[in-house]
Order: sequence, then C-alpha cells, then structure tokens
Amino acid sequence: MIRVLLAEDQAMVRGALSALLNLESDIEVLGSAADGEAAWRELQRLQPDVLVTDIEMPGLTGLELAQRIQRHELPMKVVIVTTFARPGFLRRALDAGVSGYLLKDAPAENLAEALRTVHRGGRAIDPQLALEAWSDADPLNDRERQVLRLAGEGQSAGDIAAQLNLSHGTVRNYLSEAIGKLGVANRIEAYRLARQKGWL
Amino acid sequence: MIRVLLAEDQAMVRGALSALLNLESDIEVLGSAADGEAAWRELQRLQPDVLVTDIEMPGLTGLELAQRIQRHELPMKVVIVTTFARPGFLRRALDAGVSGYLLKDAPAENLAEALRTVHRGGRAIDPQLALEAWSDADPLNDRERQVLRLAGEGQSAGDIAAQLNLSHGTVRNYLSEAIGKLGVANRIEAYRLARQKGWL
DNA sequence: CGCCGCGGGTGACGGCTGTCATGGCCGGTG
DNA sequence: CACCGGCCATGACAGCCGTCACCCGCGGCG
Repeated sequence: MIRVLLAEDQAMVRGALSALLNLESDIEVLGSAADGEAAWRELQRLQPDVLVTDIEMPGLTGLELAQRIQRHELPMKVVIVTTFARPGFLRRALDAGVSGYLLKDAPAENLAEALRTVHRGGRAIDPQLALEAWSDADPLNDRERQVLRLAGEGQSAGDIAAQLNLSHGTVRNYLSEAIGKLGVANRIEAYRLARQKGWL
Repeated sequence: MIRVLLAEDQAMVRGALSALLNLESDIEVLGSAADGEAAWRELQRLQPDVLVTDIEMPGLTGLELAQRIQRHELPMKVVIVTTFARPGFLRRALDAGVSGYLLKDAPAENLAEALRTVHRGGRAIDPQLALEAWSDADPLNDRERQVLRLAGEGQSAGDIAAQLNLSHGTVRNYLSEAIGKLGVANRIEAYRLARQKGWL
C-alpha cells in the first residue's frame, strides 16, 4: 500500500486528484493540504510514503517544501505535479532531491504509475522536459534576477534603485546586461523570457 | 441521469475530474476533449445535457465555445470551470448564456451539486465573483485593448503601429489613454491590471 | 445647415531607457 | 606583490515613452 499526502491549492483539482488516486487499489490518500505550510504540518503528522505536490501555492511553494524535506532528511519521496514546463523549475526540483516531476498535461494514468515507480525507489521525470533542463542554464546573476523581477512589475529604474539601495544608473546597467544576456530588445521581453524559462 | 461532456486541456486534471464525476451515481461522463474544436465536434456527436469546460484552451477558448453553442441554439447547458477569478470573464460568460461559472478554488463537491442545479434549470455562479462582475466595467475601447495587448508582449510603439497600420504617435496616444483610464504609471502596469481584470 | 462626437494624426516637451566607456573598491589567486 | 573578476557607480548620448494641445475628416442629429 502506497500512503500518499496531496498538496494542491485549487480545491477542485485537489478533490479530483484525490478521487483519481483512490480508484487505485494499491494507493491510499491519507490526506490533503491547500498550501505549503499546511502540507508541512500534515506531512509530519501522517508520515506518508510519498508527497504529491503542486509548485505554485500560497505561502510556501512546492519547491521550497521539497527543499525543507531534504534539509530535515525526512524519509519520504516527493513527486511534483505542475502546470509549468519550465526547465529552471525541474532543475531546482532535482536539486531539492525530488523523485518525480510530472506535468498536468500528461495523461492521468501516468500519475499512479509514477507513484509506483517512485515508491519502488525509481525516478519519474517528464522525458522531454529532462532534455531541456540541462540544455540552457540560467545566465542571470542574483542582482539581475532581482532587478528584472521588480522591473516586470512595472517599476522604473528609480523605484527599483530606492528599494535595493542602489543608484538608478546601476539598476539600468543590470537591466541592460540582462537584456543583452537574454538576447531580447527591452525589459518587458527579458522579463517574459526569464519567467517562461523558470529563472525568476 | 445527467449526461456530461468534459472539455479541459490539462490531461491530468481532465482525467481527475472525470473520475470525480463518475463517482456520482446520477452523473455520467460521456466523453472528454482536450481543446475547443474537439469539444465542438464531440458535443454534436454525443448531445450531452451539460458541457463542463475550462476557459483557457488551445485553439478555441471555453468562452468562444459557449458563444458558438448560443449562436447555434444547441439544447444544452454550459458550466465554466476555471482558475481565473476575473470579473470580465464571468461577464462575457454570462453574455454567452452559460448557466454556471465555478472556480477551481471551490470545493470539489460543488461541481456535482452545480451540475444538478443547472440540469434542473437553475444557475450556479460563484457568489463573490458575481458581485465584482458588475461593479467595475471595462473602461477600454477596442483599439486600446488591442494596443495594450501588443505592448504587453514587449513591442514598441513603432512595432505596434506597423502591425495595425497606424502612425506611431497614435499608438502612443492610445497607450497614454489606457494608462490614464486605469490609473497606473506605465504600460507594464496597465497591461498587468487589464489582464488581471480579464479585460484582454 | 451648423454642430457635435469619434477615430486618427501631428508636433513638441520632459523624463525615462538602453548602451557604452570608464573608474573605484574589494577579494581571490598565481 | 600584481593582477583579474565581480560589484557598484558615474556621465554622456540617442532614442523611446507618456503627456498635452491641437488638427483634420466624417457620420449623425437637431
């Protein structure tokens, strides 16, 4: 029997996935959580074999949750189930020691199968995403990421400078470098590209 | 027996919702489709009582699908199930004659209950969203929407002008008006706000 | 008819952006 | 020690952005 905890913020999807997994005779859904912090509490209480988690959740993300499990050396596997086919996300997930990374685009049957594979000690990584993950690395450094994130919210160089205690010229230099590294024409495109790649 | 067709692009969610609905003894899932065009074909073949559809799908969106059903006066109810709590979306959905509009944030049990309500001839609209929908209307006109959409992709006034056969000054005027109407500081914030409200 | 409102355009102004060259200040490393 | 590379700053310049006042042409409408 594979004992599973489910973390997913959208209640309807959470309920539906739970129904789906409970159809399998060798899988038992112990419980579910609507955000990262709740999942962290439930996980210690229920001691599941496998945690199935989304990435984008309020408070603590699925990636941060996986990191925390790794740091505390808790004896359970983690499987990420997400909408986002972003190489950067998979990369961070693998760094956090997860055993599975599936896309919600994948057929529903894959999920139960992936849980069995992982429970046996194997890995279940979306194959085409695995290729991309190591192909192009994040070229941005911390400052560039930081500045780009704020620029993407519509803030001007001056606003950003004030927030980070930098000069407004320096902020523009960082933005210029990020734009150059990403090979795009302006901050908006740079933000979109970096976001899509999972680098923010 | 309520005969249902399911349209949802994410395979895993589609399978999970299908499993969820099939647990109900008075509901039968006739089939499912991964995009709007496929749903349109299946819907004519299977003649379901209710179509349950997502909004964001490749090709034809759920909103466009609902409009098409309305135009052809097909004898079926439509229930939208979506991630997006955007007043503008609900508004357009109601204009397209849908009977239900649920958020994926809502508890899973709501879905079956909503289907029963709708099948009985009632409406199932997310209550707090219904309030917002009529509170603030979209202040943008067609041109402003068009220009803002392109600006949000990182295109310059010149690029946009070329695409729409306008002068580059006119594009800037439209952007300026949109920024003013939305009460924000620049095109990036204008785009984000309009998008969040469901006006794009 | 005159008069509006609306879609589109022009030109000018100040401020912001993106680029580049240059320089100072560390903290390694040979 | 000298040297380099990362980090931060400055200043200059061209070009783009956001705003405003004003213009034209056209369809409706009293």
